[in-house]
Amino acid sequence: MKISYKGDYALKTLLELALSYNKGVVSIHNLARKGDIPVKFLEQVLLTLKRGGFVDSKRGISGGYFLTKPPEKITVGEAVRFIEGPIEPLACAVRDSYDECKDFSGCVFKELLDQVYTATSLVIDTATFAELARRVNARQTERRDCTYSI
Amino acid sequence: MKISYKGDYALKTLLELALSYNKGVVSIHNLARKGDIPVKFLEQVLLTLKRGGFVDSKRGISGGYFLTKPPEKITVGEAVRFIEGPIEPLACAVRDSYDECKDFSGCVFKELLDQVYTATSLVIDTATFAELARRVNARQTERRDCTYSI
DNA sequence: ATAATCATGACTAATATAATAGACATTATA
DNA sequence: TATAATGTCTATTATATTAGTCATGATTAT
Repeated sequence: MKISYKGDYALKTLLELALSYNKGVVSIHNLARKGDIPVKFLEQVLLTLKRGGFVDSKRGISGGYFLTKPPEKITVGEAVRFIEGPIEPLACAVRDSYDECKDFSGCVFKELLDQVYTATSLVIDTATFAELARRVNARQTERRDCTYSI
Repeated sequence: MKISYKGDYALKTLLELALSYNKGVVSIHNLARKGDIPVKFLEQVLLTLKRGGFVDSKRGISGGYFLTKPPEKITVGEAVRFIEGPIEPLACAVRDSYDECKDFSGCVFKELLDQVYTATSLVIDTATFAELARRVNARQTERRDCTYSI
């Protein structure tokens, strides 16, 4: 699995919206500023997330984006898979396409990379944005000297 | 982690050489045929592996490639890291560069993706080519109706 | 009305990936 | 020692992906 900028931006944005869940909409502009993301690129990411059913928007002045589901019901895995596509390390190891490949040496690598896939899935499919938001809040009250920039 | 064609070819080739360890050299042509790899591309991969110290070669007629170390001493992780570069899912999560990023939301993702990295490493760094070769041999004696093609 | 906001498609530049082409070097062996 | 089979090396090409930018249109709170 590799996270592209698009995926990184999507994750950051979903987390930001999770932090604002039930507190009204957040404008693209604010999301871009918070995440240090180019506005026009973020527009694309948000439209993708909207088509994926992760977020919805309110148009016009005082419009913005919001999560369609409570953060407890959105996992990092869902988001990553939706944005990045299949996360299997090898194309031929993608689930439900096993029969295709009859290569001996391929098979032993597929076994191995399937273990990688399983271990990865365990981590990202059990992490929800609610939990991530909780951690962020915990840290902010701790008041570490962190600023908001990459 | 994502395995490119180059990485895939490198892994296949190292496994093939592991199967022939202590049985003389294997020519590029044979390696290409066995792995269904474009010959000229495989040349590059082999040169890379040679520069990385994984294989060595004998030139001239009846020349070819061979492993420089016993397959027990070569892990899949070493090979993947050498060919593909850092396998961390996020560039900013690469080990020893933690201090750089002070982004809050980034931090919680880094924690998570570090778990992915650790789980992945556990799998690929403990798998040796000797073990993979053993499995291939075990299957070939089982005589499943597998042919050598992707 | 109008300003702020979301919506969309076309376009571009940079980079990485996957492969191809061709000249050159080495060496077993007939 | 000629030669054919092999490895070595550099350069080039084609394609895909990534990370954006640009221009324009649609919606709506005020």
